[in-house]
Amino acid sequence: MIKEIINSKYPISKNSLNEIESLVELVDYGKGETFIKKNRRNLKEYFLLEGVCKSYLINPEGEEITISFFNEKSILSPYTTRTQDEISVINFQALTNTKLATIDAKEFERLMIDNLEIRNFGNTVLRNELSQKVEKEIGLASLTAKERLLKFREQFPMLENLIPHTDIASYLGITNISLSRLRSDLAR
Amino acid sequence: MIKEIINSKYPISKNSLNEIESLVELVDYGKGETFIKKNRRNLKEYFLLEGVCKSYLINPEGEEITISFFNEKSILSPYTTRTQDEISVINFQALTNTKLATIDAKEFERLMIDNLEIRNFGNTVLRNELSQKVEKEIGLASLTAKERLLKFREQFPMLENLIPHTDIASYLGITNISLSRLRSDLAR
DNA sequence: CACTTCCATTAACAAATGATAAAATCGTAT
DNA sequence: ATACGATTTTATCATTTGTTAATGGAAGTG
Repeated sequence: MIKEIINSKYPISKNSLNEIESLVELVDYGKGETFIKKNRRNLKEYFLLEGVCKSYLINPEGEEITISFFNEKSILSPYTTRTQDEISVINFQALTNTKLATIDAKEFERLMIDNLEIRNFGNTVLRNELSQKVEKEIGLASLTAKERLLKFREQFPMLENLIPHTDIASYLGITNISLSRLRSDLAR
Repeated sequence: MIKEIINSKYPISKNSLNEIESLVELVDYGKGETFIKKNRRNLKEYFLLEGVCKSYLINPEGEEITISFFNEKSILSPYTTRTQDEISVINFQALTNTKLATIDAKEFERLMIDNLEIRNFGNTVLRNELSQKVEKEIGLASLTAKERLLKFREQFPMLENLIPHTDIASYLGITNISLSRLRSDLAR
């Protein structure tokens, strides 16, 4: 399962794969559980085996802002990009019941240093993280809300019927009322 | 000069600094020059010593979308985050005459592998890149255009009188006409 | 079953932003 | 100084999005 996820990003040899798999631990989280908390210590990398997650922040008005969604069989944002001095700078929540594989981030860093394949894999994940952000940024800056919704549907086909629309609305940068309007608009 | 820039992000020892400085080459680019071109080979890391730059992309409508601005004495987006298979995925342009220090990206990667301080420095730059994107994303998703303009002014105090407003407007996700309205609004 | 709570939808109005066109301003070259 | 071209501002109208409030439905609870 992890093999499948890794190979979908950057294929690596059987050996390298074994190095990673020897470090893996499995964890389950229930629907609604926030398993990476902002301002709390966290030292893990995550593979999302089953279920759906989001990352989010609280804005100055106290509202939850969805930053990203994560589909089944994907990799959550790399440790380096969401952690400062071993303290998380963002929240991750299970939107459904989930199964995750975790690796100690320091041990994975060591693997990246020692093993070129794993390093390339890690850097690919990193770059993908960035380019997704750039793409979302471009969307927010230059698409209408309707276009952003259509793009969201392509990227996360099942989510609209699975999770609260409030989460989707804040991801799209609109109110949930606007989202509802767009939905009925697109339905006819 | 490079010392100053590095230490402002993540202070490192004299030794590590020398390792970096031994690899540096200086380059100048004139106002308007696009010195990293999308779909072109690029293998460098960049320190911006003097002048101002932007990164940008062309959207499907053929319009330039400004992704980020870079102030004097800062570090441009790390190689890994803007490059795939040694080919750039984004453009960088000098908005004024600029002086840059460059390092071969592969050699810098080697330094990161061999030297813990430099690795920490590199990862800090990477994380900063990400968190700036997240912050901008939140801004686009949950602030009004007027609030985004005010934030832009805090972050880039001189830019509004220095570069074409079209560049700023696309960065803020509005038309240049809206930008003009907001300017006159805020002026009274 | 009645009741609550949470979400999603709808309506009506206000505010913000976009599109188009026309005027004003600025910098630069002649 | 003048003229040109590019940029910025202003004006007008259309569209999109936000705000507030009311309504309806689904799921869970006593």
